[in-house]
Amino acid sequence: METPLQQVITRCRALGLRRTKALEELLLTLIENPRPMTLAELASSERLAGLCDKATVYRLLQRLTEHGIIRRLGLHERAAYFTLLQPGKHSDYLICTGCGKIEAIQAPCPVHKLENEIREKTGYQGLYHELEFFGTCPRCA
Amino acid sequence: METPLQQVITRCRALGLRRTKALEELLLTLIENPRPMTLAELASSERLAGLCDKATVYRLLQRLTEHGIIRRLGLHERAAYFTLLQPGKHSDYLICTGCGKIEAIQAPCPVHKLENEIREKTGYQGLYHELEFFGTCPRCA
DNA sequence: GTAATTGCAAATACTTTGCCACGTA
DNA sequence: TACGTGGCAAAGTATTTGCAATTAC
Repeated sequence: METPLQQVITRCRALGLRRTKALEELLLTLIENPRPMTLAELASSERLAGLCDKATVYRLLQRLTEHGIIRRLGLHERAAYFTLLQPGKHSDYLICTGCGKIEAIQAPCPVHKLENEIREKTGYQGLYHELEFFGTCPRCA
Repeated sequence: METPLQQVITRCRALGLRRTKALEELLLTLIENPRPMTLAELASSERLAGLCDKATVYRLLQRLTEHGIIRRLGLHERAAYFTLLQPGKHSDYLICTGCGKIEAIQAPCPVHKLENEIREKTGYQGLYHELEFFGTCPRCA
C-alpha cells in the first residue's frame, strides 16, 4: 500500500524528475491542501518557507505542470493557482468575490457530456475544462 | 429602434457615467468583438489606439466591470480578459492551449441547474459562473 | 462651476530568466 | 562524472496609482 506521496513521487521519477527535498515537500504541501494555491502561498508555506527559494518552487511548478502532475488554474486573480491532478478526480470551484475564499465543489460535474460533444465536433486534442462559480459568500454579504 | 451602442450608453448614463469619446469607442470595440479581449489589445485597437491612454482604458474597464456592464474573465493567461455582458446571453469558451485562439461556444450551457443548487445550498449572492474548455486545436496538433 | 475623467509617469505585483554552484543518479 | 536542480539577483510583463490638467454636465 503506497501513500499518496509515494504514488506521485513514483510518477515523477518515471518522468525523469529527480527526487529532491524541495520536490517532496512541494508535493506534500499540495497533497495536504485540496484547494488551489498560488506560487507565493506555496513558497511561503510551512514546509517550503526555509527550505528553498521561490524561483525553485516556480520551476518545480512549471515542470510538474508540463508533465501533467499538477494543473495551473486561472481563477480570476492576478496570481496563477496550482493544484494536484488526482487521476480520476476532478474539481470545480466556488469562489467568493469578497474575501477570495476558494472551495471545491463536490457535486458531480455536469459538463462531461458537453465536453465529449465538443471533442467530436471540433477535433480538439487533450480537452479538459475549468468551471468556477463566483459570488458573495453569506459572511461577506 | 436603438442600436446596441445606444442601449449600452443609455445604461452607462443611468449609472452616472459620462459619455466620453473614449467610453463610446471602447464600447463599440467590445460590441464589434464578440470574443474576450485584453486591456493591451483594446488599448491598441483601431478605435482606441490614437484616441486615449492605456490607463484610461484600464479605468474605463474597471468602472464598467464594477457596474456590471462588462465582465472580467480569467481565461488562464497572465492578462485579464474583458467581454461585454449582454443581458440574457451567456458564453462559455473553447481555448487552444497552442495558439491561444478563443472561441465562444454556442451550445446551451449545462451548468445552470448546478448553479441553482449551489445558490440554494450555500446562500451565495450574485452567483455566476465561468466555464472554459482547453485543448489543442486541429491546426496546432 | 463642479465633479468626473484623462494623460503621463512612476510604483506595484507577480512572473520569468541568467548564470554559476550544487546534488542526485 | 554528468546533467538535472537550486540560489540569488536582475529583467520582464501586466497592472495599478498619484496628481495636475481637462472636460462633460
